[in-house]
Amino acid sequence: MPELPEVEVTRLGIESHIIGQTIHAVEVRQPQLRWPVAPQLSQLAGQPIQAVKRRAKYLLLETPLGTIMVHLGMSGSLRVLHKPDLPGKHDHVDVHFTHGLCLRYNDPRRFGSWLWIEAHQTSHTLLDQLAPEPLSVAFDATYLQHKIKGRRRPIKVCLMDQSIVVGVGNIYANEVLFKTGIHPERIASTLSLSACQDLVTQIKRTLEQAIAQGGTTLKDFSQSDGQPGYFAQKLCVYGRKHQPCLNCATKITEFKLGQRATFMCEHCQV
DNA sequence: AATAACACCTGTGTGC
DNA sequence: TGCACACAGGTGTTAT
Repeated sequence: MPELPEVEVTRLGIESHIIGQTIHAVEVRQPQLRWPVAPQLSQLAGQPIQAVKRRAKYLLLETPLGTIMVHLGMSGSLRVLHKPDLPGKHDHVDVHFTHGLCLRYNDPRRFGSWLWIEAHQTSHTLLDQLAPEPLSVAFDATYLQHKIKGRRRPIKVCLMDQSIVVGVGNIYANEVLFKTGIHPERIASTLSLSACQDLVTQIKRTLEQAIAQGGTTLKDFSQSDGQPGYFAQKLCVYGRKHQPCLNCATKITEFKLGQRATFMCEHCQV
């Protein structure tokens, strides 16, 4: 579910509530997520949240003892509760704070994760392999072209490869390729520097707009206050099979590319 | 080394 | 109404 905008919207939503708050207890009802929930989380009583950061699609909750590393997987979401009600079926983790606040993690498909980085550890193997942030200056046309040099895979697959650029998932890959007029199956290495520049520009623009709109809510994503994101109304191709292209009215087509639903305009994307 | 397929899990929608 | 099946925002692992 959550791509970079949804994770960033979540970060923005929880940051002001939990920063400086002291953990009372971490309650784990379902430890079996993508990986077992880190056992260290049960020993965090008394630890204050010093910072709430994001790296790629990971949320990083920093404490003096170490960092909680949360990934939302396909269906995860975090909510801030001022008075926690009874947990629902897929409410797997609660972080209780000393003043009564609760950070609640819900994840029906359980593809998400709650991992732990010791304070003295520099990083984590899952973070080490990650490409630059798409919204950073390091992610530019020269970088992208260099990174896809010699790659024979379709450009859409490359855009979703977290070792090339992080944070772009299936929805935004489809959108960006439409906006740049590039066919999703275009072999990556055949793209010119100019095309790479277009991609970089549109990736940054699209992700920023989506963050500003509160992310994309298709079914179960919600912001940390329970409100949906509104970027779904701005989607040009994703989920619009058989509907008219916003540029030329040609019907949007859908097909599978690397196991993922791919939407495009056959007329506008070459 | 690069690429493709598979795995994890639950809920929902579709077609018979 | 019930059932079988396909599919869903991600990504590490395994196979080719």
